[in-house]
Amino acid sequence: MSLSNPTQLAPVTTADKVYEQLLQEIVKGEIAAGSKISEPELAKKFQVSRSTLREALNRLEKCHLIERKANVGSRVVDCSIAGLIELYITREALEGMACRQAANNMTEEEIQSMQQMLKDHSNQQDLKDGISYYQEEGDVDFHYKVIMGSHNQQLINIICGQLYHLIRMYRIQFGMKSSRATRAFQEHAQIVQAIADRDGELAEILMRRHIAASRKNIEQKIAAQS
Amino acid sequence: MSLSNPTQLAPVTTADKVYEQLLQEIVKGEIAAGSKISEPELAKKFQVSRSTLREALNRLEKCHLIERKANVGSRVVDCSIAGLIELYITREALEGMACRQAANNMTEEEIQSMQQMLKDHSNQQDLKDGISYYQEEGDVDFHYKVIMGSHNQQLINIICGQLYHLIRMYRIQFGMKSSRATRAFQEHAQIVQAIADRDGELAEILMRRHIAASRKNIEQKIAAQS
DNA sequence: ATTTTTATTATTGTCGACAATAAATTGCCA
DNA sequence: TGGCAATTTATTGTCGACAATAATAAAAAT
Repeated sequence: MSLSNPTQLAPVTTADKVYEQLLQEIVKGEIAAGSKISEPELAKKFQVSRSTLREALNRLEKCHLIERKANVGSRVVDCSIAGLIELYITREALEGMACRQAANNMTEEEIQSMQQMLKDHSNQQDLKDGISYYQEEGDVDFHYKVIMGSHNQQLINIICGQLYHLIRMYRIQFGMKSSRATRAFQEHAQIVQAIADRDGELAEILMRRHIAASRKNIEQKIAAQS
Repeated sequence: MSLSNPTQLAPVTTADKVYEQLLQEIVKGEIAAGSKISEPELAKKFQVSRSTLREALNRLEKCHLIERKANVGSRVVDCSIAGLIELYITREALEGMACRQAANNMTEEEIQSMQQMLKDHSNQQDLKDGISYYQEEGDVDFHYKVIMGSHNQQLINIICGQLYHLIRMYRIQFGMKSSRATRAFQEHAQIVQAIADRDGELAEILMRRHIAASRKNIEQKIAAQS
């Protein structure tokens, strides 16, 4: 069960495989952000017809990783600071609401599972490599569980289906490793508590603050670089 | 400049035209919600190849109007009450944030234009047919201006590019004509005021209440029907 | 009669080729 | 020599046909 595949569908068709491969390469920057895409070239590279490549490109366009202009071609989206801020603002709105819904709709079992996960992370946090683990997968897992906990298919589709690919792309290409792991962990704990208390209003506020803090952290780090 | 085309791109390719045609037919229910889509049949109907039809289907999938399963086919999404509620909750989150951003980012010219529009609507509201006009286009125009006023491309894409097609579909197929036009108009006026005051926090709260009220109105109306 | 298996049909996925549009190059003229 | 126009080149959009998969119908067996 992965973020890129909330419905848990294994890639079955060849266009699926090409799509997943391209997804990784774009997210990791192996295909440069902002670069033009040559259909014949990529088709040859993957040993597939242009039709199936275009099928894959359509799915990439669906999650806003490439942009197409009629009779001109496709480009990989470019990573701008303004775009990153916009993304986090959108995320704040959507995940905030997802968190509120999670407080209303999660089952007791789901809540317990989330509490258990947090406990596991808390143990790993002492370890040096554990911290890096927490920053990467752990953070993603937590947010993922909250989103799924909303039981709102609309929110789930938008966040997991398109937003998170872009977020991963920015994370990797801007080399963002939050540097506030301990603080973030505490915030996660507060959020879980609010959800367990079925306090949707508070849960939303805390999640929004959590994401806004992350955004501000990035903003000032970037401001310092320039 | 239409909601379905926030980038103001005229349909140029034939797949574009097929897409727009299919979009209308699905939204209006001429192609029944939940029904299976036959690619050969539709291709013959539009006098195009299956390839270009599939291209059009891909765009419909992009705005979540149809769902595809590999090696099985496409279905039009079905309109459930639960789905409608989920949609309004998502809208509350996104348009709420858009409204906050609009208060921060709209130019003075944009704000004046919006105030002028509201004034025009207020005059038309006295007329009998004006009321119906306001309920339809007027409401859409107002929300549209707010969304564009956010100057957040991410929000704009999600709301205008996918959410609003679904909303229109539900509006038409469930026969929703809000029956609270006067009240809604007052709420619009309050929101514009908050934006003009550059009070993002208030603007978001008011927009969220506005949409939540609309949702609750629908919920109780549906509850009364059953 | 019911269920399982097999064969048939229909639908979707993939391919290579052609047509239409945009970009690049070349040639022409002021 | 610089800028504009025509031609060439390359890329995208569209098409029809074939292959692979799933749904359906028919046949056989229990």
